[in-house]
Amino acid sequence: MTYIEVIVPLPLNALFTYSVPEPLKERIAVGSRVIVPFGLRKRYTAIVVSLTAAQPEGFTAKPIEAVLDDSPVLLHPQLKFWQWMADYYMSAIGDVMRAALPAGLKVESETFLETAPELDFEETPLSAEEAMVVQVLMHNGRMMTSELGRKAGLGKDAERVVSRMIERNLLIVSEKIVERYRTLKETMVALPPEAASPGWRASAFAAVKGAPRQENLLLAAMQLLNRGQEVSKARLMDASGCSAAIVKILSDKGLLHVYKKEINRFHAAQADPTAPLPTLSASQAAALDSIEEQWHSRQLPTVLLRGVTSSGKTEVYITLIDRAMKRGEQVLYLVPEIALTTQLTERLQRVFGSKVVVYHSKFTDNERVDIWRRMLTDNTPYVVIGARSSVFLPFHRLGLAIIDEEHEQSYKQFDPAPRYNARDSAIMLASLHGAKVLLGSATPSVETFSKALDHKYGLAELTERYGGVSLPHIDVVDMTREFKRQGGVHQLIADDTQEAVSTALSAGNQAIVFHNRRGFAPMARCKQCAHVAKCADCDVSLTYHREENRLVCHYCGASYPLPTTCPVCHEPAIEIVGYGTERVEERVQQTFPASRILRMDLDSTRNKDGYQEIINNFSARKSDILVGTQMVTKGLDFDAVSVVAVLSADMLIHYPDFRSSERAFNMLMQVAGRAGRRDTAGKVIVQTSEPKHPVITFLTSHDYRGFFEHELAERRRHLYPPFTRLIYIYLKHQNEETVAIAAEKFTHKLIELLGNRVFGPEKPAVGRVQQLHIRKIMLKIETGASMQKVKNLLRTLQANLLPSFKGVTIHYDVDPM
DNA sequence: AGCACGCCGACT
DNA sequence: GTCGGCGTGCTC
Repeated sequence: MTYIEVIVPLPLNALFTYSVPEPLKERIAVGSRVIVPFGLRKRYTAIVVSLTAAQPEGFTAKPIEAVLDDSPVLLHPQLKFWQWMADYYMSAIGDVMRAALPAGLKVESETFLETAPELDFEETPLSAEEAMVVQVLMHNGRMMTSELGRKAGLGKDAERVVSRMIERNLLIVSEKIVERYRTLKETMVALPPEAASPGWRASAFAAVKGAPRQENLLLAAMQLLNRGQEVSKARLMDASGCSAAIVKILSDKGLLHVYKKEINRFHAAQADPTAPLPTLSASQAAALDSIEEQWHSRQLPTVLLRGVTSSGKTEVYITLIDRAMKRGEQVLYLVPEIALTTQLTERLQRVFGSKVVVYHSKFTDNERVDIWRRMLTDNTPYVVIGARSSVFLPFHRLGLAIIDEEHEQSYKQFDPAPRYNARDSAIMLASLHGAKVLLGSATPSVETFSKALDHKYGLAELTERYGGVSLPHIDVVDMTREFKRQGGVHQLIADDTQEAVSTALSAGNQAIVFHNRRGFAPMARCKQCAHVAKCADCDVSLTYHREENRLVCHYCGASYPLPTTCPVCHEPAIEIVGYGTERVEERVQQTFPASRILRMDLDSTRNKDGYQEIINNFSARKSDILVGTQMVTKGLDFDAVSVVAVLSADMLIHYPDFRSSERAFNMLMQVAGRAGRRDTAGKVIVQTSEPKHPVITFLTSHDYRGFFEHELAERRRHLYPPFTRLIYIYLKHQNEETVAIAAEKFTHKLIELLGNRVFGPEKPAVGRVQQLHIRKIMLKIETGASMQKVKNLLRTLQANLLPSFKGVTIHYDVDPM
């Protein structure tokens, strides 16, 4: 008998053993998908991890039900990569599987109800509700409980009524495997086979005589199609300017052959490359040589390219991608945000044509499956440009991984598990493939840059802006002084800022106003009793969104109507406090009444093309001022922007987190980089009440190195990365006291084992999310100590201690950001 | 994560 | 007395 160990897509940290019925045996391999029964009724798609002949002890293995593929859906070394990730980030291997495989590759069973077939319902006494259920089921066939409940008008009693009926054998439960993936069919048009015969054309035109639209369509079809060729109906309609009705007429007349064809959703850019490889400047060429020399001669597989904003890192990337592909290798090009991909994708497609594959979370699941499948079968060189999750794609032979903006926080997944960092994971993936890694950033993370200085990573630098554009001038407005000067009145937009924007606008340029908080106002407060509106499920104050006129929780997304009177003191004294982008937009409009304003934040870019639309409109200069959150800082090039205003740097600096300085500095450097492109040196205005803060002083002198040294000293003093590695331990429970006691106990035990490496427990800034109270314990493990030992210790402790705190859940955040 | 089993309070 | 609430433990 053959047995297999499989991964099940559940948050379970174990493999499960199944037996393989003889006929299925030969189709099984490591990395195949199989359908397994799990528990009393569920079935899941599982991934085969190993095959063995040894019968398991202690339980009887169930047989698998089906093998889904003739060849594995995972390629070496993906399973190893999954296992590394589960181990390193202390998450269940099942969670890794869930994150890695597109949903369309994970079939799952759903529970259906039907009436018992042998039963004569005329003879069976039924309550009114039961009779309704039977009638609905007889009429519509089998369905899920929820649907049945709805159709039978049972409301929340559905579960109860149904389970009674199941017990009495009136209903039977069946499981149906649900395949999520749907192939896409496209309507195609070709000329009919008889079009080959002489004289067909003439007779065809005769058949449409007197019908100009039909004639147009026929003509277009003939121009587009030679014999045996096909074109999509959409494209034909587009080319001819005819509607579907005309296509139908010609099809009915037998002049066009119209049919459906299954297509892979993966739309490779059809076009061949139109642009040559970039010509490198002297400094770019030098950086490129240096990178390759460090990879090959100095045996440093990971190299950091530090290049100031607009120093032309992309040209270096493109050249390296080209070289890798010419060696027959595949390339992974990671970018932090989908938002960044459009401009970049177009640029890469101009050089590499259809050899560019794009993958990110805004794709539908079917599209992702198509890409996955194509990658399984295609082992030719191509470059995948994608966000975080593209580290999971099945590469045949990865030769190069480029991680652009490597310092970006969005590479780290926070929720749900696995809480992985795509940058570090890509480095591991590359090493499993024996591939090279290039990290790129204008402001490398402190961890990465210190590794480069320690010669763990290679280092190459681009210190001049491409084409000699000078760095923007950065002005600081001291808001404390302004406050006094204005006689104790807080201004959102200081006079200097206003003037700079005015100057830019009257010179025909554009301006960006950066404010890192969305919504209209971050707080709704009672003037009378100072009561602040909070989320019912989370420990945060609610943000007022004026467009919907509602209060919204930015943690769980819940929304509430704006109360007219205070719920505590019942006075009609609710006021809206503070500024979000919506309110900033309003204020900017008041300040510059003649200007056209666009706003870009999570709310204004929610629909599919929202983001692109705003970018397009702003670059086409259909608007003068762009107000936005950090979204506006990401790698966008606007030629006419001469001023960038940061309304509150304080908000960035005072985030309660050891990384706040670094984050603030990076973000401000990036915003500053938006100002002044080709011919003009731009201007940046930073409003802050702490002009002497190191983040601000190093920013004004564009001094990354200085900031790095300063920050590194801070990190050394407070034992933060890169001098330690962090693990956050989160405990959660509905009851605050329970979680507090559990956290105390955990911390106590940890201190016994790890001494002064343990900090906490503390109630996090947001102490309750979605009805669960949270406690956080921090571990600082000195660099060089065995993380493996610490993790094993944590696992043992969890196994020994957690069962005594019923209902308390625990999760870990390794290398938090 | 489901899902079934099992042990205590509000009703016929 | 029963129903059904949710806490507890298992899934090859």
